[in-house]
Amino acid sequence: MENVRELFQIMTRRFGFLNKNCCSAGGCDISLVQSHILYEIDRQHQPSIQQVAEALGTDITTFSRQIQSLIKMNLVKKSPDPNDRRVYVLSLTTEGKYVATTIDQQCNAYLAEIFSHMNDFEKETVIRSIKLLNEAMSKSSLCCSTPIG
Amino acid sequence: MENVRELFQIMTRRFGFLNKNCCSAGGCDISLVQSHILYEIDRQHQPSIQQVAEALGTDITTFSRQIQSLIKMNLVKKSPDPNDRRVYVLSLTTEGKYVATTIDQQCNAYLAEIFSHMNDFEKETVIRSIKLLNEAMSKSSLCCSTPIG
DNA sequence: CTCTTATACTTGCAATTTGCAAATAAATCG
DNA sequence: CGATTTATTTGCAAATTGCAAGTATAAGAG
Repeated sequence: MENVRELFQIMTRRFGFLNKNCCSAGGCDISLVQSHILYEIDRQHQPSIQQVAEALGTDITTFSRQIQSLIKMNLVKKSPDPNDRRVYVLSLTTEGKYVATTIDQQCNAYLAEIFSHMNDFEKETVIRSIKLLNEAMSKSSLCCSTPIG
Repeated sequence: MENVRELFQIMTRRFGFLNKNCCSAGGCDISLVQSHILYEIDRQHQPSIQQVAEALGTDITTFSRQIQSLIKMNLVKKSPDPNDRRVYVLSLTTEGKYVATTIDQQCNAYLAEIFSHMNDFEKETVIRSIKLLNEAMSKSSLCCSTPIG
């Protein structure tokens, strides 16, 4: 088998660049990390701080401060969980939702451009492959989860 | 088309975790960034500092200091380029080569474990798909290159 | 050849980001 | 109720970052 890691490494690096290129929306520049946070809050349903931190594999203290920044920027809202008063539930503000959506559209536009270099069959194959990969990775609890988790 | 970005985002995040889990070799712990640098120096043939920095999309001043750390750790060697005395050529020390190789093996072992959840056909399809993706991404100069480059 | 410009790399900051240890606050368990 | 666990926040101190400015070499113009 050829060097599979090489293939992954190059691909994820390129996708990382793509993400970095999609970090502003309507005059609002955010960092790559912040973009990931907005994405994850948007994806999960009213997640707690802990949940998002774990999903992204960041230290929770670091994450707590990142959230504080995003709240100051008026992109994220933090509401106390009525069921457990230790917990704060995160959600996007209208502005945050707008930024997240815009970034998502930019990313998807870039991806569409990438796929335009393939025919329909190749494109379908690639998308199906990534789904397969994600399933396989989720089955493998050995790795691919947070470093210390 | 479903949300393709979602698929990519999850996959690359997981692969990022995998990489983070592969950051030590024989008692030598390095950071994720340092692991990427070793990987890239190993991959390129006697690259200059500039070349590696560009490949990884890091600011060159930051990168210069990262290299200094790796030299102190005795993992990287910096030799003046005889053809152009402004340039320093990077290479791995024996120890650096050992660390890079060990990390590479760990990553590939994890990947093999992931692929063990698939049959041979699926596995071949996935690998071929990633190659396709890499080709398509390299054709697309729109994105996927360094943010400011 | 000299002067200007361009290139490769390094250093001086200053801001940001990081994570560990410890603190607070609330839930849960015995 | 007291002890333990869990969720989040703060106090640091270290590491990482990037811009601006510096050094050193190369290349091009006159």
